[in-house]
Amino acid sequence: MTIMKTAIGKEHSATHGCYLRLRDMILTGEVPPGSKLKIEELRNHLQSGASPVREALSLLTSDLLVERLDQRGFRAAPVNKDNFEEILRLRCSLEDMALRASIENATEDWEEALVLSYHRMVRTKKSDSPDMEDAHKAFHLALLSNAKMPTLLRYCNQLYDLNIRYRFLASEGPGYGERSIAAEHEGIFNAAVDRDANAASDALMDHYRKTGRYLSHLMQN
Amino acid sequence: MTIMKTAIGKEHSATHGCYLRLRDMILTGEVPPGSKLKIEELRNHLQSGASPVREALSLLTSDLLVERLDQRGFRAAPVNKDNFEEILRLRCSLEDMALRASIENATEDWEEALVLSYHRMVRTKKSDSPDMEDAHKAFHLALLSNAKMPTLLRYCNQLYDLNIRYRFLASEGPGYGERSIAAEHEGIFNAAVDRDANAASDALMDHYRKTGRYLSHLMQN
DNA sequence: AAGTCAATTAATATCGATATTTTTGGAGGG
DNA sequence: CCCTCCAAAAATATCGATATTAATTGACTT
Repeated sequence: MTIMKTAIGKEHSATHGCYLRLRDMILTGEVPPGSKLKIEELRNHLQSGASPVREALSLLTSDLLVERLDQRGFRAAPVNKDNFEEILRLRCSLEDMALRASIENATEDWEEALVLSYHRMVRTKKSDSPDMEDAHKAFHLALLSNAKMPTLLRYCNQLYDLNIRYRFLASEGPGYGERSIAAEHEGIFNAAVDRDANAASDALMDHYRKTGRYLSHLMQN
Repeated sequence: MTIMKTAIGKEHSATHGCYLRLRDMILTGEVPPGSKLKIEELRNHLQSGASPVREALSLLTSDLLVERLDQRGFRAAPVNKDNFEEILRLRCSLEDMALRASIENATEDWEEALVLSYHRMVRTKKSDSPDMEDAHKAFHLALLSNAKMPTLLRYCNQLYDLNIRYRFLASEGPGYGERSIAAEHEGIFNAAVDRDANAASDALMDHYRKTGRYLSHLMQN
């Protein structure tokens, strides 16, 4: 199972292929949190040598999706409610900063890219396909992309992925829960296009906190 | 040249040894920003195989100290004023959050650890040794360590290191410039021990911004 | 003289094999 | 019956060698 269409296919290096594939396996829960990631098994499963697998795992360590245990190999990062709530909190704080910076630098090019990404998300929403994950992520990142703060965007990206993982784990699939998020997205979108930073930020924070409460509710601990 | 005492010596895996050594080389500027990191050279210089070197470089990629170029190997991350200013801004924002959370959770244990780290820093300040770098970093992290937000602390750690690098590059050495930072540190320390979050945060932000202005001034672009 | 293409050189990415280390399982002693 | 310690098994970490890919050089054409 792959959650994103772009994640598989025509990448050049074996390392990068392993990276994408492994990332996908961890985000979707195909590899359970905390479970050991044995090189030999992965080598087999990914049809690749040990070096690319190890390198991919090293890269995933920086994404906080894999942990390295001294001389005892790798394992999928564990999950817990505290971690989830920290991620939610960080997302709110960092994306608030990024969104405000993005709107501050608003240009027509950015606005048009935003319109496009919003349109694509709305169009693919009906289908629970990997496309939807791609489109949803693209929209959220388009909102922030104009901040001209590459490091901040990198963090937002990472946190977004960490959050996806909880969404998958909590719902046993790519669903977003019962409530309609379409209206929330529309609110964020309109405020951003209007270049109303306060309204956009409020809408975005509200969106995250609602999703957060919903997922938090589904977690035992 | 090694900037931190703890950074070299008795680590088990070759990978970790390479990681620490390479990190040190990049932070101190022994390896210039943007320069190519050739496996064969490093393999020689670090007395190690290619695998540990590659893995260490992969890990440093996550620390934003190394960049991976598609099929063209690795290079030390480039530097520029924009990046420096982004890091400064992120540090202010993230450390403000961490410091307030840390003070909010204040306990006697934390307070005592803070007192100790402050004392050690003051004691070693006179010497421009690697010990000073260690002690300075330990103090700053002790301030934040009680936040109970591991991911946030990780980011603060990363940003701290990225900032060290600019300090080294700008001053051609580990110096902190002319102005006395002792008073600033004392102010931060006292406010934190008094559990006055606003005063502590103000003092810390002021400290960073002053250091930032000083370094920014030394940079051409 | 400048640009382009091809052959050479150099460097990366990857594989297969090996040495080290950790984990496991069981025998012997308390 | 449980705990400890040692041997066997498994897994990791690392090395050396090779195939693949990018960079370079120099001759050739325009």
